[in-house]
Amino acid sequence: MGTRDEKSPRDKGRRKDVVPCHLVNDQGDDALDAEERDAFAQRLRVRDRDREHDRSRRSSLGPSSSRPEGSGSSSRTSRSIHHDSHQRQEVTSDLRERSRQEYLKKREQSRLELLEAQIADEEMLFHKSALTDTERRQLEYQKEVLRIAKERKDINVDVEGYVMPEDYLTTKGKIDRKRKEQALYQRYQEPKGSVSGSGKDEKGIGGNLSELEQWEARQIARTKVKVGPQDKGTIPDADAYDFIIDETGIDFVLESTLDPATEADREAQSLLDAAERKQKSIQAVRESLPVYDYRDALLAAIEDHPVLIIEGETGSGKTTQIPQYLYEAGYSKDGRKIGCTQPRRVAAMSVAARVAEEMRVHLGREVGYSIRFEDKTSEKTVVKYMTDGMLLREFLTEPDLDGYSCIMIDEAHERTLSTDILFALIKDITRYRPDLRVLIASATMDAQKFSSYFDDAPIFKIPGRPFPVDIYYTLAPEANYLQAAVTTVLQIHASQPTGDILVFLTGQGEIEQAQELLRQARVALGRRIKDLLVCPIYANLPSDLQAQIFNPTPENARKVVLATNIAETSITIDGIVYVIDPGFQKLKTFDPHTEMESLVVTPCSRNAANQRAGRAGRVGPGKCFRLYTLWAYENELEDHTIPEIQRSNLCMVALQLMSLGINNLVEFDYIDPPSVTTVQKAIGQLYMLGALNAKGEVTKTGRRMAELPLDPKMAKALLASAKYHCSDEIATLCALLDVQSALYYRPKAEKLNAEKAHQNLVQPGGDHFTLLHIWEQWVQLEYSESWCRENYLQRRSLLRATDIREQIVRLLERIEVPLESNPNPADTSGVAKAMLAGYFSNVAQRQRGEDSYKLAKRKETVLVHPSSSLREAKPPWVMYYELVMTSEKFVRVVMEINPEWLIEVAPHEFKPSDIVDKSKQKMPKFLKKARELI
DNA sequence: GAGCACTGC
Repeated sequence: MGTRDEKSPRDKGRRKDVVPCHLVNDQGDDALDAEERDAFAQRLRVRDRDREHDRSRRSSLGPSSSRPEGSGSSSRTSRSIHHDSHQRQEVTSDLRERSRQEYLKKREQSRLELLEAQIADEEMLFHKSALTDTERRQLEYQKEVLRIAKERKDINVDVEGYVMPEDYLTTKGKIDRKRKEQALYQRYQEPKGSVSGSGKDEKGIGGNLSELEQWEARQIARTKVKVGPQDKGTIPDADAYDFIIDETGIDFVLESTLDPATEADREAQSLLDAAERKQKSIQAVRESLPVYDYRDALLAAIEDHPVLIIEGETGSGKTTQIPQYLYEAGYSKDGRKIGCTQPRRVAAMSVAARVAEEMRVHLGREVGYSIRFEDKTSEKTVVKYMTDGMLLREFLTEPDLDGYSCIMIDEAHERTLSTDILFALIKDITRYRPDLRVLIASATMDAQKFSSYFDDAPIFKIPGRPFPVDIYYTLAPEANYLQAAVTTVLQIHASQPTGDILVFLTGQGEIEQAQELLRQARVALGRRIKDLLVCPIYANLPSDLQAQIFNPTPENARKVVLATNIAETSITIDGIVYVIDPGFQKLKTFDPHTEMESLVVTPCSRNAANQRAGRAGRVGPGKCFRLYTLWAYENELEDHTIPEIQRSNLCMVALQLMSLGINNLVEFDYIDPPSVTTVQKAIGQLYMLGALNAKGEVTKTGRRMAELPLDPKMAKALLASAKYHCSDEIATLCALLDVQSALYYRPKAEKLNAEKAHQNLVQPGGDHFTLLHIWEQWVQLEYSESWCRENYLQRRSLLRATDIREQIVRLLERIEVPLESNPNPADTSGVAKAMLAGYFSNVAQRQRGEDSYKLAKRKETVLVHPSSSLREAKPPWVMYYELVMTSEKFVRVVMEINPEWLIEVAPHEFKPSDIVDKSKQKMPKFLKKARELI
């Protein structure tokens, strides 16, 4: 498993002096700890094996459950944990339990509908005659399960007879305030299916998907559609494609009504025909892709070279076709998989769906995908798409990737943090696994760099088929690019033929400004111009507003999409003919010296500029207007955006790598190495958190922390929560802090209302407790959409937090922490101490007579961010979640603490002399005098 | 009294 033993080939890099001497302190008996750590790893192995058995049993019975939170084993375990802490549970309100029940009820409903849809799907796509005996049996089984479940459920649907009205008294005779409030809040509840009238059946599957799932479904639909229309003009038998659409025409219905006796047969036959035609058209599309002509040459090259760089533009078909070629060539014969990584979840899902369709198999069987919160694979899976982060996680359990015969790293040019780490790990593996085939797929500009990194691996070029894009530059630099962009929009609108416009701006603020400018211009120009439909798109925009960019452009109007760089890679908008590129983007940077993150507007790279221009050539020839000069493009822009690994805090990555037995992180074989300071800071932090011992070895604590998909500070807080019996609250905080930045929604136009609503959510003690309060409301009001809207909270973020929380709660068992709620909710010090156990280095003390704070460990002055509820209260000591540099150095998400807790939770870092209340010390007279003079 | 681009586990 994760921890490699002394024989590991990577141990050659083991260094003794990774931890700076001044950090060395007594962390207990290292040998004993190492023993415990290995014992822990052993237990994980056993549990993983059990789970694997469990999974195989489940998947052989029925459809694999993508989110197993309600499945037998995990809920059983959490129940027993509840039982252990029975005493404490009694004291806490039963509310949490009730919400959980309600949640499970909802979940059950959605599972049922999913099963129903799956059955319908199966019957439609693979009509009975096309099924094998086993598959037929399975289908029957599923149907039976559905029938029984429905029957059972119907018993509860309409309760007849007398029902005791609920009161608000608890078992102890006190008024349950929360329950009462819940009754008051009833109006917030979503209209149920039955309210709308004709019953729950009409809802269909869409009705029960979460907003997040719907969004992902829409995204998938977009990506899938792309393949069709784009190729339509270029392939000879594009007509075959139209034929399917005609298939739903009225002829079919008429004919079948004429002869009702054979209706079923006819239907079966026509479905079969349709499937056949579809298969033929799929084949035609496959053969029309540029990569098809290179199939044999490509396979030969892969055979000959363990590492191959594949250079191909989008639309060449490399992502969908190459794994299929490998499968056809027998790379999965020995039971090993073909893996393909993607930087984004939506891409992994949609590509897998497409490939399953092309290979005519069920998604999740031979072809599957694996992303966070969702593993749609089975033992049968031989072609597996996944996110790059997921493969990185797999390394922890399978460090030699033994289950794979071939790995393709797709979109390598995007250089995500995970991709970069994967490069190094995979390069290492190829040394002792000569049978493993590695493919690095990238856009044109970067292939050479990858080749030299992988010991001059050959480059295989596949031409793309993008439409030509004419590029225009300004003659002189533009002083105000926002104004220039707006002017260009109007210019295009007035002078160019139809086609939508895409403008790249840096953020929400700019987009809102541009929206306003365009509105004003439209008013000023009046009827002289045709209508202009302005659509903003950025990640933090609520989903329903995001969806608007996909609405078709009305006649006599032109759509203008104002986008951040979300439109550069993540979202593809059809119909874009013109791109306006001011040449800027916001980029996150990390300063290892101050451990501060900041988001700065920087000129984008030539790479990014070309990517942006390419967005104009997806449906036909396009035009790109760059709001800078050709000279600037050639001389001022960087070649590439600085890779993420050089702009990130590497604390989490460092723990992951060290858990793999890679101890010398400074000399690790990065394709672009991060700064030595960043690596040292990361290691130093891990040491302070107790994840490493004085020898720089991973401790048992560290090994447990590495299992969590959390920042090490957060992971440590979660481990510490066991001591304070509040893992429940800390798990919630893990989830909410993760989405915290996209939680509050504040559009410019409704600024005051939004702020007022956010103010109403504030709780005493600090922002963390406000977050916990938001979570309670969210669960109590059953994930209400209207409640989110009224409180200007992003439902998408809360849904994501719900997923994260579920995952964390599941992992608690794995890291051997019992799930417990704070036994005394009135006393929040346990929650605070647990958080402090991870965030003790994020502590600041108020400076006497000032509004500002001084960091406890560094002589640095910071301010509490104005969005914090403690901005006014200004307590003497605070703990913060993050430190950001914007117009000032701000600490964000702040909690009031008692400095004495520091000595309790981090005695190795804080001594009593560190926490003396300086504001109560007398100021020497001469200093006082001096101050007055200034 | 500020202003959060985008991913991922």
